Amino acid sequence: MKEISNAELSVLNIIWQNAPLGASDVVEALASSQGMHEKTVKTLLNRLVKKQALGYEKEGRAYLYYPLIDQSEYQLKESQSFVERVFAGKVAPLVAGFAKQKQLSPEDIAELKALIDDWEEEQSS
Amino acid sequence: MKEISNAELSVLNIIWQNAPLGASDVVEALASSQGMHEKTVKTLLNRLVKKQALGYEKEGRAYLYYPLIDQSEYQLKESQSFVERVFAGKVAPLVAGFAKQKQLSPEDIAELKALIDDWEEEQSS
DNA sequence: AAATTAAGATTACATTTGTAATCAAAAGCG
DNA sequence: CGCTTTTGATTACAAATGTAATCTTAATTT
Repeated sequence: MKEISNAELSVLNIIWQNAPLGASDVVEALASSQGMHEKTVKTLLNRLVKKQALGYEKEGRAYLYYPLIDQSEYQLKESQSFVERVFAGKVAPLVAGFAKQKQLSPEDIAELKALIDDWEEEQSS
Repeated sequence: MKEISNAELSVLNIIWQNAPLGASDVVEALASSQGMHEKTVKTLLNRLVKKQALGYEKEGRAYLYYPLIDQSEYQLKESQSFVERVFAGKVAPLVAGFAKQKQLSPEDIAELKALIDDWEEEQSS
């Protein structure tokens, strides 16, 4: 699959949240949240279709777009390549950075603890 | 500061590990590890200097390059923007992905536990 | 000293990306 | 039924990126 650019990801994120969506909905969302021009959003939708990241079905004259790739899979693959590139493959230092900046919320901590518990149980079993 | 591209980051990573380095050392490292052509590496070094990510001092006819930006700072900023773009700002789901794929090492877990302990202590104090 | 080599500087070039504008066709309005 | 608006398709275009090749100058080799 072709790479998905940052601008394209903005579009994809909207659609992952509320698929299926008409172009106008995506336009509206990105216009308000990021001041993105309608034409720009249309271009990005087109590119995502070409990259087979989005599919659509006609709803009258307009299209309804839906994702063709799974968000979790995408997130995982991107995370791996990011951690590989930036942290030489080590996850903990990434989290440590957030911790140092005090950007971990109680929810984050709770989730991390749960993860660790699961992991340890997995190990002992 | 201008953005640093992926290819450029490969160069920067080498230099962060062993600064200062001559171009030939970087070339050698990247040629073997990524099959990157000498000319390509030279171009990247140049671009990094132009972007003020690298500085250098002459050592005879050649240059010795050293980083002008701090790796930790870079990592933190990139992490934040990555997590923002891909995970809507939440760190835990990223770690969860690694956990599910069983890509957390005992060291990762140990570090994460230490982070959490620190965080909790910070909170109670 | 002439020829070869090595280092950095400059130039090249296709592709991707961000950001739109223009075009064509269909749908709705007056 | 023409005119306007809307929607997707096509075209545009500069900047960034990956990947080198060429040029210039200084050093090294023979």
